[in-house]
Amino acid sequence: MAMDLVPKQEQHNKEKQEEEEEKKEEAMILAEHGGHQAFVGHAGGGMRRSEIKEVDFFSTGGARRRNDDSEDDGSRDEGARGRGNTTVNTALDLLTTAAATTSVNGGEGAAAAGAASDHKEVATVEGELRQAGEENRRLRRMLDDLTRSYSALYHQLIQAQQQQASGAASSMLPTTMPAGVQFMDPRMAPAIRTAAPAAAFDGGDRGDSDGGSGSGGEADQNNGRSEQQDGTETPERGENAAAEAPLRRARVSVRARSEAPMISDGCQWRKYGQKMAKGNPCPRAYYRCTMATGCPVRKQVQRCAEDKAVLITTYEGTHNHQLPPAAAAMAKTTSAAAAMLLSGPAASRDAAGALFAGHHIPAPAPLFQSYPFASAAMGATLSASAPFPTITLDLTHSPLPASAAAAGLQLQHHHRPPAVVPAAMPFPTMYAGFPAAHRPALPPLPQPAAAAVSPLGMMDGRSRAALETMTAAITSDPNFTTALAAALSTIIGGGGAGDAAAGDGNGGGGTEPPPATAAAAGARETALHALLQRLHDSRQ
DNA sequence: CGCATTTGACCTGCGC
DNA sequence: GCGCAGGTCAAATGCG
Repeated sequence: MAMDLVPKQEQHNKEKQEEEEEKKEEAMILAEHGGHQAFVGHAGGGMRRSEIKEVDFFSTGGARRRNDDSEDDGSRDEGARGRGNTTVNTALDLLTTAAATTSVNGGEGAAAAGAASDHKEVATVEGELRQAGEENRRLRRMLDDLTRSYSALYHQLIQAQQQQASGAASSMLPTTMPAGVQFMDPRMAPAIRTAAPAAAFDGGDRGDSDGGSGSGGEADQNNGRSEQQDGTETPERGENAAAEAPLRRARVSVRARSEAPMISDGCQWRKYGQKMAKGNPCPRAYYRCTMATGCPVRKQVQRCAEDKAVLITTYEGTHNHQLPPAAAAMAKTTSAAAAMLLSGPAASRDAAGALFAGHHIPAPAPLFQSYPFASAAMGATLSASAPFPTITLDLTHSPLPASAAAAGLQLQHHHRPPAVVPAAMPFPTMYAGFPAAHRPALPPLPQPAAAAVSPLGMMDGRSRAALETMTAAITSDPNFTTALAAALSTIIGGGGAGDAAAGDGNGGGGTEPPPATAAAAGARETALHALLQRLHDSRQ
């Protein structure tokens, strides 16, 4: 019996070894295709990684997402592994012991019966193990197929784009540019290239550069201003200055209906200025985060010129302190959006923002570019109002065409007013929650081509995981959830309460809405996810 | 008195 | 160089 078991254990170990190798291979695949590998904690060099760090200002969420990815790519596979290993190991150990005992005791009847039973159990376990192994391989094949499909599609996109852009668009960045080296603002590139370890948006990072005075703002200059306020300069601040600069300048604008003067996002803010902005009768208020001394995060609050019921809150920078859960949720959401923006293909270097802070900013007409990366689970508007790239999460959406709405899962690419097309285009959510730099540098995509691609249909496991992450981030915040739920209900059911609810949800202002219970949040998340899933399925 | 807000001045970048 | 606009500073003011 022991003789039988030994080879089996060897076999098991061999399988285990194979699984380890498979794990490694999977990691490599992910590294090649998804760019996920350097998500957190990797200190590798190279521009791609640099950018990864740059955008990794929600590392916590990122880490979680990473896990989600694993689970998604092979959740059952992982689970099977775990179960298989544990069970088999235990069984084998026990059997080994039993066998030894049997041998020592000279084969008592009871022991023999037990051994027979154990043998049966081993057989069962082996069967399970084989099944797990097969499933593992099957999942791996699926993953390979997906990655292959993605690569093929990606190359097609590149080719299509190159053909389209061959005539003009000399200003576009090369589509062969590796992910993570394309920036909205060329000035960002140097800073990001020398990026220090990422600053986590929701705590643990070292927000440093302050400045952001709107001037081309070199990091050290910004830092200098920050030092004026802080009075001190820590080495970390100096080191991270370059890394922080782009994050500081990447902006996330949230549009929500609210009567309150300011949405409540869980943070403490101090107003430090107010200014009349051109083209908007409503003043723009400037706030600075006061939850920690020297926190570089600022936000601008302004009412939309077109619709005064819409409050536009623009966040800039990363917190250098821990955040309360509600604020962390918001931070995750906005940082994910900012990450999306920062890693956006070349983007916004030329793409200009028509919509920022609720007013139009006249500027030279840019090339129209659309980018096939995702939006959050809400209308997301990319813009690059000079000199800051900005992404707007619009929670005030009115009903959208079913095809485009996708429950708000569309990315609107607004461009400066002179640009003819204020395109609202559905596009893949597949990268929505991804750490920015881990997405492949998808090329600017001509709109027809973009429209031809089924966004959600392209979703693979990681995309789903990303979506889940975004969903979780959004739904974990009562304010956002309410607004989002309202938006979704408006879109899907044509319900009239959407806007009002959104306004209420976001218009915390002085009166914070009662915190949602975990169960309620979970239910919302589940519902939202089910909805997204349904939309996804319907698109396939 | 301490803290937050207000508000005019100032700085910087950009376009003409 | 000048004017404009965005952004920030800091003294003045208000409030609990």
